[in-house]
This record gives sequence, structure tokens and C-alpha cells, in this order.
Amino acid sequence: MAHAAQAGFPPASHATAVVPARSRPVQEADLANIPWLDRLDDAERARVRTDMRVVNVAPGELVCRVGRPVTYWFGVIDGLLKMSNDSATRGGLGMPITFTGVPPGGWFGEGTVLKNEPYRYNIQALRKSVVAGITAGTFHWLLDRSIGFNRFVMMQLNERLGQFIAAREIDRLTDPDARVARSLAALFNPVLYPGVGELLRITQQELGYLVGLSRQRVNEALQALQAAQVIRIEYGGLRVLDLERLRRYGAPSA
DNA sequence: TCATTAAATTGTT
DNA sequence: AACAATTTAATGA
Repeated sequence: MAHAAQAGFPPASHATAVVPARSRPVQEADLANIPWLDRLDDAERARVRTDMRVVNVAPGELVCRVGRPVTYWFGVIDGLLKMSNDSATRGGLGMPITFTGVPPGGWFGEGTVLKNEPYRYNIQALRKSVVAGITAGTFHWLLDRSIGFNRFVMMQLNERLGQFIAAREIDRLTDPDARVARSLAALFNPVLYPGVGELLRITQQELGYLVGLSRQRVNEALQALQAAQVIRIEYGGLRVLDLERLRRYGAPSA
């Protein structure tokens, strides 16, 4: 519930810069963390490499903002972003809601790029991150000629639908431990976020933002999960020992 | 490379 | 919310 007044990040204000012009061309080291590249042929990959831009963003910085025209399809090379509707001025609840975190390997915005609509969410960096983007033009060019790319986008849309359905379930859970467990499991989704691996770099403060709980309560929940041998707490991150049990945590075990 | 210091994160009250 | 303890990152010899 209460969420905005916690220490850490200022509410996304309209004064913050969006997609700074200090981007650089993509480098060899970045490419390893882009899950759809190996589905392209050489010509397609060549175009992507010349088109793609990479930018380093500081914590709290906005990558894209509600209402801005679509220019890029974005992906996380490293770091952690959050997708939220805070400071949205649409006619609705003014309540800030964090929808999901976007860990390395996650690509987003295809829905708005497809429909050529303005962005509907804010994307803000939770920690120092590296974000890549290809232009809407190249995105459509790939859709028009690459079956592998189409499969990736289709899989991505389908998988994310499942995530949002799961998110609704999480919202109904009363047990904070279970909420933390399921939210974590979502971040470890190997299909959507192949870059995460078994170790997710996220602080307990950041996790609190994502789940909507205080840092103390998150800490308590993580201790419980660790005691259950489901995860292991590490400094500045978490290691998953049993993803299946993490997904089911809190469910009736009969 | 190592030792020292500052900053970040965690664990507890 | 505040505090102490711990870990990492940064600095400079």
C-alpha cells in the first residue's frame, strides 16, 4: 500500500532527463546478453549492430516516460529497471504502482512500438544499469523479414501475459513471505530474463519497492525463504536454490 | 598489491 | 525509523 514515501528514490519528476543523448554504439561485450540476436541471420545482425545504441543510466534515471513518443525498443544489458505508472497523469488513480522489475536479458516496449503509441509506463533504473535500444524502424524491419525474431516477440508477449496474471494472484496473497517468494520467482523467469541466471543482483530495499513491502519485512521474508532452503541471501543479491519451490511457496501443499 | 577509508547493504531493535 | 555490524568499492602509497 504505502510505497511512495520510502527513502531511496525521489518520485519520478518531469524534470528528469529521458534517454540521454550520451549513448554509444553497441560493443562486443554487450552482445552476449541479448537473447534474440542468435535468431537472426548475418545480414539482420549486421543491421542491428549499426542501429543499436547503448546507454549507461544512473540509479533513479528514467529510460522512458509515460506519454513520450516511441523511438526505441529497449533491453537491459546489465543492472535493474522497474516498470511503473507513477506520476502518470492519465485519468485514473493517482496511486503509484510498480508493475514489475526488468532484470538483465529483459526487453520491453514491443507493445507500444507495435501499435506506435506513446509509452504507457515509466521505466526507471533501480541501480546503475546498461540499457540497449534499437529504433522502431529496425524493429519493424526485423518483424517483416525474420521468422526467428517474430517467434521471440511472440514468446515474449505470451510469457509476459502469464507474468501479469501471476501478478494478480500475488496481489491477493496475504502472507508477505509468499508475496516476496512469488515476486522473486517472476524475476527469475528464465524465458523472459535469460540474463539473470541463478544469481540476481537486487538489494532488499529494491525488492521492497517491487513487492510493496518495507525493507524490514522483506528481510524477514528472505530469512524465512533461506531457512526453507529455497534461496540463499548474498550481499547485494540473491541466489535461487529451488526455483520450483519458490514459485509454489505459500500454496497449499496437499 | 596491500592497507586504509568511505560507501553501501544487511540485520536488529 | 534509527542504529550497529558487515561487505564491497575506492583510494593512494
